[in-house]
Amino acid sequence: MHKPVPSNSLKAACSTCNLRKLCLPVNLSNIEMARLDALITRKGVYRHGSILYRSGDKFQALYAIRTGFFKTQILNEDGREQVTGFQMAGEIIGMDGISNDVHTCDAVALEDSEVCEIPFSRLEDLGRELPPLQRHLHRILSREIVRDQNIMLLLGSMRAEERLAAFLINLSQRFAVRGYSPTSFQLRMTRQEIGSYLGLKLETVSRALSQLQESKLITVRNRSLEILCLSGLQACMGKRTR
Amino acid sequence: MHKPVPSNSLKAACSTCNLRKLCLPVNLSNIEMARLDALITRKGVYRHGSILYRSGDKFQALYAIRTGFFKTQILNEDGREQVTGFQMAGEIIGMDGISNDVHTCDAVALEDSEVCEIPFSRLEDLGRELPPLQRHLHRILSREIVRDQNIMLLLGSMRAEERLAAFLINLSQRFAVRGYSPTSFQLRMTRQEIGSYLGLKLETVSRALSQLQESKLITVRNRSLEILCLSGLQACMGKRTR
DNA sequence: CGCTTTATTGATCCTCATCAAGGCGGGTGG
DNA sequence: CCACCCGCCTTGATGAGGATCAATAAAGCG
Repeated sequence: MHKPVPSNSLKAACSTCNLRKLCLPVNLSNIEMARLDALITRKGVYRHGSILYRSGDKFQALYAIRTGFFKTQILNEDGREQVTGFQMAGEIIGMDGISNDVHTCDAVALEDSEVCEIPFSRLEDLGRELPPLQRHLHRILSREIVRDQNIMLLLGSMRAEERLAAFLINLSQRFAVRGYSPTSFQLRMTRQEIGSYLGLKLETVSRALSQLQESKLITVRNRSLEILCLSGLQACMGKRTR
Repeated sequence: MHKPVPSNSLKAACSTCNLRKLCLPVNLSNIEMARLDALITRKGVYRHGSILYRSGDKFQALYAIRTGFFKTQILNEDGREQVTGFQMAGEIIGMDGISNDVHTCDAVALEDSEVCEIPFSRLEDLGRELPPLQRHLHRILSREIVRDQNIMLLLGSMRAEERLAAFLINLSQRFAVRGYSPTSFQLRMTRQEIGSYLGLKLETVSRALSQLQESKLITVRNRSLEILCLSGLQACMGKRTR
């Protein structure tokens, strides 16, 4: 679709943004932090629809999202896709590639986004010198495992409306951490993509959103979403048939 | 339920078993391997039904399964469980705990099992000295991420019979790697547990198994399972409604 | 040997997928 | 600037797959 726009500055890209706080809340001295910064380069801007990496690409680096929004998806043999996650500024993607040095999913920009590249073998090298950095990498990897297992819980045991509620609460919390409104935000993805992520069809997503609106828990119009009653959403997420 | 039986020998437990080959196919010298072995202690025998760790327990170590079979499960607030995985000899569990130093799931023995304990901070220490070990740890963590994402694909887009087929194929491959028959084995878990793992009810699991048997792809009687036609199972797994 | 747990199978119901039609909106070209 | 088009979304009607409820059988265990 679009080509990434190369960045002019290729070094020390991340020390001035909120990236460090979000991705790397590590106790490091200034000198140590500078060494970490030296690893990280701006990879450039990815326009809406462009691809950061594809399944099958050789794995060489993790990517930190500086600004913007991505989705990751697996394509199965029959050509259908499963969205495995939505990633926003301050999150790290590409960890699937470590296991076999090959990426196992696609990462696609859902809006114009800036990305920093962290060469993985150099990160490992530095991790050996800086224990807090090493520890932090392990936490990030583990956090991804926990996240995925919670989605398994969602997919395995929740009904459509509960899944939507859980999804919106999760988005809300992540926006809040980044200083954005937790109650009013834009959805960056289509109903189809939400559906793929939640194991539902787009019509079901649309209906569930309408129903949450009917219940006065949210208002939704196209991609604009407002949460009217967070506790109501949480209750909705928790409710089971029995 | 049952208490773990303490082991007499608490050191150098793993150098003589097939654990190293399966968990730790790392290029290390004998001396280096000895240092790794020195970390690892036999934690003992866990009887069928006993708990290796529970959600909320402080995280301190990874566990390598020497022999036996475990399940891991998340308990959600309403008390219902989602099985997140089945682990067999040579696999590592406990990685969910790294992110916040607290385990987020329960690990329960599905048969009498022997477990080795790998204190995590000491493993990190040693990883800093032995790059191949560090790299291997990262691969293990990443492999868990990839595994979980494939389950998301299964839960999000497959129908009951396909899920069962995928599950059986996966078990078959893992038994094969361990030198057991890939076509004839015992299921170590109940229909209920399979169902929880696959996002289905136990009756649906039972029916799907009966149907696979009807199609001459497997024979199943209680926990004994035989795969009659692997390629047929694979075809079954791949088929979609459209 | 009797009790409890686990598994199978049938009948019915409900949720969500599917199919279909129409509306809204944003972008493009005349 | 407007008309048109295409992608995205909503809503309705219908049907299928799996959940639920129920009864029975079989197996494991004390």
